Amino acid sequence: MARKESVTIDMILDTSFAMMREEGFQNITARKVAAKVGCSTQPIFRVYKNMEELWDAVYDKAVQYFQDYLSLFPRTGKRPFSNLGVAYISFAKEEKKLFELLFLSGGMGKRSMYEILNGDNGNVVYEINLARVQGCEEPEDIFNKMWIFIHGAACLTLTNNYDLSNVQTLELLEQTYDGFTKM
Amino acid sequence: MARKESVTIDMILDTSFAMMREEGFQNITARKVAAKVGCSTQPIFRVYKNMEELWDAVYDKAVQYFQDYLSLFPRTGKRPFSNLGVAYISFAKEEKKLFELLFLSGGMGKRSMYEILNGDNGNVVYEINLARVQGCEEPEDIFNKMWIFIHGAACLTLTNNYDLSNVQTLELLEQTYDGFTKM
DNA sequence: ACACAACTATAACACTTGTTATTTTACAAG
DNA sequence: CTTGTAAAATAACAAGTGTTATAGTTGTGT
Repeated sequence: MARKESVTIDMILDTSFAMMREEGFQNITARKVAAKVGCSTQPIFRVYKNMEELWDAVYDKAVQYFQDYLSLFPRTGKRPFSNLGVAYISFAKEEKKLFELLFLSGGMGKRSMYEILNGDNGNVVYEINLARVQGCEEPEDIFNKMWIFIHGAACLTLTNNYDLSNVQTLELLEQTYDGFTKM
Repeated sequence: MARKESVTIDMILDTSFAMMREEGFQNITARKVAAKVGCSTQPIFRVYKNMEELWDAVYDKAVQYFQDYLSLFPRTGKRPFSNLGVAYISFAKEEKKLFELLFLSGGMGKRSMYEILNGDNGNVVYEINLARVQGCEEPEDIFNKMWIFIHGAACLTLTNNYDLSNVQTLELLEQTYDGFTKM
């Protein structure tokens, strides 16, 4: 009874997300997305009410992508917070634009840093419990300090002021954890 | 022999810098600056070849502003790096847009983080020597770690994930320094 | 007083943005 | 095959950008 759709919502969202990873937020414009998808701007506004709705969808996809990244990241460290930290810093290094979107652009983020980080798996809660089990007396306090350090390393990677391998980072974080707990 | 200028370079630069502090980089457009100065866009292009030259001037002014901020900041701590750190974090809290410009937007910055930080006073060199004098064995290494922590706290303030007073920050940094040196 | 040159304002150009109106296209039911 | 309808393409609008061309204004040396 009608024409068959040739541009799906996935084509638009996936393309937008790919552009987000590579070129950052400011390049996700209606015409640029359309050009990359290979269509006019019209299908975008059929699927999304306006560009803001598309941006929100890209943001949500970025959150999911980050949480999957965390889940799949190899856990080689033994100390609390170290695996989470190495994964976070590695994410900042390999996905600079996504990191910026999720953890640095205060305006955009609908979800708090803690919410994104903790995720469905309760990553933060898990690590804090791990610390408590290992005899850490004030694990929340240690987490706060560790997170300042971890976030600092992640942010420094964005401006090329931190460049350690994951192995080196792990060692650094475990040293730092020991320093904080003996403090 | 000719008309007297009614719009000076200082009026343009000072207005642009004020807009940078309040509204951020993306709002320093020719027309917006002109409107705030109370003139047309023409005087801007008399004084600056193009907008990029104005942006560069604003950036340079921001560097100077930051270094003055550091110089004038009260030094109440005794440990190495703590005064520098408190001032840096305080700057991030009170001058979010400038902090972003100088230390977070990798693209724009012509000068490295170390260059800006060290400045004409040799702030970093001074602190490292202070640490050495106080018996710290590897002061450069401690500085690197401290700076990760300090930069982390500063970046967390931008997204409202860190909100301590300067006094509390000083205590935290001195604790952290002790932790790192005993590590 | 006049003329010249520097400064400023106005207007325009070319481009990009989000969004919408209009037209064309394609597909499936009758 | 015709027809209706949804999808897509084209084109346009309004707003905003840097930049420049043109015109007007103003102050000073002659």
